[in-house]
Order: sequence, then structure tokens, then C-alpha cells
Amino acid sequence: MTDAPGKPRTTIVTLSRSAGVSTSTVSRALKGDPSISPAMRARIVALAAEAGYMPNIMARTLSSGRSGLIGLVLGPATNPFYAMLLEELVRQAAAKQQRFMIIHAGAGPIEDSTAEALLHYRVDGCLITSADLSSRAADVCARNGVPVVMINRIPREHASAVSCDNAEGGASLARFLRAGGHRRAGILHSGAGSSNGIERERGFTEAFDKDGARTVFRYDARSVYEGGYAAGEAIVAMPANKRPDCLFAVSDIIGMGAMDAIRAKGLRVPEDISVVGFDCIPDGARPHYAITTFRQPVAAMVRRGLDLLAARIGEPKLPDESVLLRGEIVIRTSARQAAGGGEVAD
Amino acid sequence: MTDAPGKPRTTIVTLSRSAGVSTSTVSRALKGDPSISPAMRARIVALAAEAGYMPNIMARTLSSGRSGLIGLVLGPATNPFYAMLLEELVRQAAAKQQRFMIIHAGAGPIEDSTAEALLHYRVDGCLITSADLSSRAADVCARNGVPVVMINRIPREHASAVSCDNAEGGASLARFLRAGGHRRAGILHSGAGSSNGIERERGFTEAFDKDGARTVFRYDARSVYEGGYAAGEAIVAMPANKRPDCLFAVSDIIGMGAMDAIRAKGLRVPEDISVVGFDCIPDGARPHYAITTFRQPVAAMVRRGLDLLAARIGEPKLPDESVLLRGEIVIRTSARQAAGGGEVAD
DNA sequence: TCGATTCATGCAGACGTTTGCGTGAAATGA
DNA sequence: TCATTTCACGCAAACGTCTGCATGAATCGA
Repeated sequence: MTDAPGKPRTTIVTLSRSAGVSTSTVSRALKGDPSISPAMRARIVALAAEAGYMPNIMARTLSSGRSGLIGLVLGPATNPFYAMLLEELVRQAAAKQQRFMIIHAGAGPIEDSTAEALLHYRVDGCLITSADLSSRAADVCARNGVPVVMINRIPREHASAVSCDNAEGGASLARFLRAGGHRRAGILHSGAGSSNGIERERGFTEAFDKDGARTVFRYDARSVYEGGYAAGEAIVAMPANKRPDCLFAVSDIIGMGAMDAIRAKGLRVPEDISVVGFDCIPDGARPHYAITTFRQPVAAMVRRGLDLLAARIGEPKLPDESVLLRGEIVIRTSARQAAGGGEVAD
Repeated sequence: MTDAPGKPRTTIVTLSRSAGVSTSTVSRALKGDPSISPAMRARIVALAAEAGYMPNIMARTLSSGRSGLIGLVLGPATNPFYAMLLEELVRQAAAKQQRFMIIHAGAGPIEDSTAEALLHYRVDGCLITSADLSSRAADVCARNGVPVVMINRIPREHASAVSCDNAEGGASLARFLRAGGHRRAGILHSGAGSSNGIERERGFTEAFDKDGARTVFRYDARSVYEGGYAAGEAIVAMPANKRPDCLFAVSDIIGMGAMDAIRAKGLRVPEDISVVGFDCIPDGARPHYAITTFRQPVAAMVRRGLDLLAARIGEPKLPDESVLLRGEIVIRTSARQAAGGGEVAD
């Protein structure tokens, strides 16, 4: 088994021998069990440190059932929002001694064999950030009692979720646009599969479509830049009196595409058409875009999500919970605003 | 241990009982050991499928030493290049039944406790994609005989590596620029920490600085958009007769920042200044940028990297290997080219 | 027909930890 | 001083899989 007999890994057994105690004592001492005397604990800890002892998680998992691994299903990382999410997740998880096994990244569907890896490795829980509504991984978890929490998605059966208040975000943007004098909205959505997009649009529409203001255009931009670009082209091609005077993109990446297309075709943003997005991805802050958007509280969402998951790993019977975090509008220059300054970020 | 006594997981023991054979036979049958008769194997496989048997990787690892897990150290995912790499890695690894445990993502340094997780989980190998020269994870692996391969980096002690021929890429771009009549280059590099950037610049300079053509400007853009933007501003601020007539950005993201700044300050790209980048990230293809660049063969790099790693997992004594893959120039419109059409992608 | 191979399978120990239960000694109370 | 509680620790089984070795049966050659 060990092909390098010269270097016998230091294990609990090794330690127990050199300390002259039992393996149980070592095990308990190392994890701070109160039934071990302080003196003994100190001695063992010192020994372990000196020997460079590294617990074998596999053995621990086998024995205790806890792997410390969390399965991660990530959305398309090429959307900067998911990249942000990933970095934040990894950062916070590492601080809590939790590790991610990455199950999926990207837009495509998850293969069955991939989802089953969750079970093979006995992940303690599963985190799903994909906005996509269907999810094989969630099914597998549900069937096997693995707690799952979703970040940036509305929940589903057997799952907790944390997301930002998408409807309120949409409404906030709508109010901002109305205050800026806009009356004819165009909505660049992301299809029926995205719970986020749906909520955002709902909130937007409810706040925008009143007093004669209304939505005059909708386009499925599939959450990608190219989709937004195509939408922008379509809008510029419309007769001027039919065109929307403002655009609500359910994600920044779409809005950026639309802005580029609109400008490339000779119209101005925001003079001719205002554009607002959602997510507050770093790219949107570039001077070229300076897109007015709604910031999701990513760090807080991640923190809450990890907490939710940890709680359910400890106590599987906990009922599903769904938390909504408040985001904030960030006003830049891609949309005209009321002379007085318009709505203040609440 | 099992808190849900109602659902006894089906294990090899379960199967062996219902098949009336020993656990050894089941184990061997399931992995296609030739010493098991075809009839027996078929019977067991059928039984396993019916019972929905899922091997417990933790137990397997404990016994055999192989976890099937690969540690992954990812560069800053907010750079689209790493996002591409991530998606490709996950896709290809999944197809080979390999899983990634993600050790790190982002620009910051790796904490010791994080790097040690590699050992805790007994990863079979480690993949490092960060361009950063120093790497705690690599040290840990080296000390413990865990094979590591680096993608998109030049190798170091105890590591294999696969990257694209960065120097040739730089040279290729330089030839293209020279053919387009450029004589005064500006280089937007990424500091001394990036082996890629250094190689790219070296190749570029060797091919560009001759016959009177030369490099007149260098700027550390730190591999981020903002760095490129600042560089662009600096360039525009230079007296016209001192300015470079073309810019080589060691990565697209930098070049894009520079383009935006140059245009924002009233100069034109490519009419006043040509810009070329490196990586061929999706964002660079947008009409707004259409940046001429050098495409790294990401899929091939990932494939080779995974192969290299698999080989070393199987045969740890294998000497380090370092493979260079050829990329290709992709010509768009961010740089003026010779009337005749210039260099053809080779 | 019999010993020598080959074949298919079983036995049992090992991998490193965890944990319920048991136990001797020290501490406590009367 | 003795019975009782508390304390600190050890015992041993269990987690699920792998694998070197042994074993009985079937096949082979002569």
C-alpha cells in the first residue's frame, strides 16, 4: 500500500504510541474533548505539531459520516457575476475550514454521473448558484437527504435559499427610471428558466406600468452579452416613435451588450435611450459603461448561505428557510435622472 | 452513526449478502477484475444497478490510497481567461470521472491551512493555473510527493507544466504589428510575478525591436482592466511625438482597458494607436473592442494538463515534463494591418 | 487415472478515525 | 473510614473498501 516505506505517515496511532496513551485519547485531545485533562491535551497537541500530524479526512469521514466537503454547482463562470460569487464563496468557506468539491460550472446541464459524485464523496451539503431552474443535482440531494441551499435562486422543494430581493430591486430601478421621466420601457429578460429574471421583471413592471407609463418591448437576451447586443440592434431598428425610451436589463451583462449595440448603431446612451442593469458586476463600472444598476449584497448572501447550510448539516431536520437580502441601487450615468437628483439609494 | 435506521445504505456488504458471495468478489466484479467469471460479474453488476449501489469513495480512498480528487488552484476568476479555463477544466475532468476540490480562487495568496487541505483530503494530484509565480500549494505538494501540473505557467521544481508558446505568440503579434508599419511599441505588462507575461514580452521584443523599430514605453498594468485603463490615460497624456504607435498588452483584459481609455480621451483605435492583446477572451471579440489577439489553445492545454497529471498519478516517478502548445493569432480590427493583408495565422 | 496447472472465489487484515461504554483512581460527602 | 460520585482515560467495534494469500474445483497433460 505505502510504496515509500521509508516515510511512515504520522497518524493517530503513531502519536498514541509516542505519547504512551490510547488512540481514543489522542483523537479526543486533538478535537478538544472536555473529558481530556488540560495537561494531557497540551502534551498531545505539542507532539502532533512536532510530528507534523495531518488528520486523514477520509478515515474521519468513514467513521463519523462527515466529510467537510460541500458540493458546488456554479453557474456559467463566464458571467462575471458568478466569478464574483465563486471568489467570495471560496474565500469564506476556506475561513471556516470547509472545502468545495466542484460539481459543475457553466451553462450546460449536469450529467447524471456528475451529480452522483455528490453521493460518492459523501458531501455534507450542496450549494447551488446556478440561476437555471432545473437541476439534476438538487434532485439527487433531495432523494438522499443531503441538505442543499441555493444562492441567487428562489428555493424549490427540499432546499433553502438566499437571494437578494429581486422584485424590490426591479421596482427600485423602475422608480428611478420613472422619476427620470421615462415612460416607455423595454425589458431585456433572460427567458422563463431564470427565477431571478422573472422576479426582477415582475418587480419592475409593477412599479413602472402605471400612470400611462408602460412596457413597450420585451426581448429574450439569454443572460449573455450577445443577447443584449442583438436586443440593442433590434431596438435601434425600430421606428423612433415606437422605441422604448429606457431599457431594463435583468442583468448587467445584457445591458452592456445593449449599450454597445445602441451606440454602434448611432444612438446615444443615455441621451436617446437610458439603460439600467442588475448585479453590479465590476465590468459595468468601467467608464465606458458606467451602468446604473442594482447591487446584490454578494458577501452577505454568501455568508448567509454558508450559515444556512452549516445549520442544516448539523441539524438535518431544520425546516427549509428562504432569506431575502436587501440590495441597493447604484446610480451611474447610463440612465438620465431627474434634475433634482432622483431617488436616493434606500 | 446512521441516524436514519430505516434506510440502510447499500454497500458492498449488502450486495455480497444478497448475491450470496463474499465482499471480495463483489469488489472485484464491480471493477472488472479478470479473475471473476463473466457470469458472476454480470449477476453482481445487475444487482448493484438494481439496488442503486454507490461506492463510498472515502472507504476506497482509505483502503487504496487513491481519492480521485484533484486539488485546484485557480487564478483570479474575475479575469475571463480563468473563467474559460475553469469551465473547460470542469467539463473535461467530469468526463474522466475526476473531481476537483477547489483550493483557491482569486488573486490573493493561499493561506497555509488551505494548502494543507490538500493533504488532509489526500488529493491524488494538484492543478495550478494561477499565473502568480509564488505558490504555497506547490510547496506543500512537493514536500509530500503529490504530483502537480501547472497550466498557463512555466514549470518550477517538482512540477510539470503546459502552456502555450507565449514567446512565439508575442513574436507573432510583433511581426504582425511591424508588417502593419508600426515602429514604436508600448508594452502593457503585468509585473515581474507573471511568467507568462515575461515570456510574451520577451518574444515580442525580440521580434519587434529591430531595424529601428523599438519599444518606447512600458507600463505595469497588473493584469487588470483598470491597469490597462490607467496605462491608456498615461499614453494619451504623452506628447504626440513621444507616443507609441502601437500597444502590446500581455493580456486582453489589459488591452481592453487601454482601448477604452484611449478612446475616452479622444484618440482613435486603431487609427491613432493600434492595440493587440493576448488570450482571446470572449469579451475581446465584442464589436466594441474587436481586439486583435493571440488565442491560447485552452481545450488542448487542459487536455494535455489532465493527461500529464493522470500519468504522474499512475507513475509518480515520471520525470517532470513541460509542454508548449502552439496558439494562433486572431486578427480583428484593433490594429492597423498592411494593405496586403498582413501575416496569416499560422 | 493421477499429479500439476489454472481458475474462480473466499478469508481476513488493513486503511485511520470516531465513539459508546467500561473502568480504575481520585475526589467527595457523611 | 467507607460508599458514592466524578474524572480521565482505555477498549474495541465500526465505518466500507481493497488486496495478498489461501483454497477448493475444474482442467490439463501424460
